[in-house]
Amino acid sequence: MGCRTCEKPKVNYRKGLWSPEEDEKLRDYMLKHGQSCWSAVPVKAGLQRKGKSCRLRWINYLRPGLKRGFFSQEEEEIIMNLHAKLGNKWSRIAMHLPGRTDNEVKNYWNSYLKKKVIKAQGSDPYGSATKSRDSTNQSQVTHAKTINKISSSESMEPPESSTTDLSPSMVHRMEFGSFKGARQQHFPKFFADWPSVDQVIDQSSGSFVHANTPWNSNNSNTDEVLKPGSSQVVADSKSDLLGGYGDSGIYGELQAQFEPVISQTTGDEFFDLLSLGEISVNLDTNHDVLF
DNA sequence: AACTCGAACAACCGCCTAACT
DNA sequence: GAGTTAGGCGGTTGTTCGAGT
Repeated sequence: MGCRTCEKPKVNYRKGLWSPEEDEKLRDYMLKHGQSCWSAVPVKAGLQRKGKSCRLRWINYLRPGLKRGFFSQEEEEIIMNLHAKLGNKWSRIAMHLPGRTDNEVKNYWNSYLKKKVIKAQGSDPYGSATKSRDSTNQSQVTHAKTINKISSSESMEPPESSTTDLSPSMVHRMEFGSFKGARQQHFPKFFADWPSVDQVIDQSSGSFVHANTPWNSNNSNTDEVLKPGSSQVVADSKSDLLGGYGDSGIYGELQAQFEPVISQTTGDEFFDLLSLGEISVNLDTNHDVLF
């Protein structure tokens, strides 16, 4: 994997949270050039970050197709079952959860599921997923409060008072979807540019469908491509644009959807295409998918 | 109002593996 | 085959928040 083409100057690497500007630069670069040599990305994208950091940011937060927010009960069960079988193989577990990253699964496990399992141990270790979701509900109530608080303003614009009160990182969180609770209902504009996984996966039929998106406007039918659950992992191709999402099947399909457009347009055109608001027209705010 | 504490999660670090010279 | 480097993965830490006192 040695990449001799990646001559990189010594840089004072930035650390910590990513600013919106940095995210924009990285996303812009990735959309135009796709995934290639990570160590070259920060230089070419004009970022003072390590390639590794860029990779992580892209994979965990910026790449298309990411699902954020609450884990469904089904997802919880999948995680618990797979963890029982695989242990802390987060990337492998995440493969079975389209739109989830290993980091997200790991965090969810460490912050919540582990305790739940420990608590349940002695009675019904992993079968407890269908048990009471008390703590979950409590957590969700807490989140719901936050959501209500924020949605009371019922605007994508942050309240004026908060705009001035918020720290840069806070503003960043609200804008980029990591603000606790708020992200459940207020899709950051940034991610709203992307099609929803729910547009791709028909939740009622549980089948993979062609998204009715600008790059697929001729294909608004609901052709089944793959089935939900673990069987979704049907493709094994590595995706360039989607940052290795090929592992998760659905993203191989997504890539297949993207590729014709990518090949027909320049990077700028592709970028502009994705910025069209109509992509998110059908976005159901109950769906916790951010694009 | 101020402080403390636990939860949540973003990001970094270190190790391992694979690709390349 | 050995050395180097990038990418991937899992563990851990740091930051920020809301809730409780």
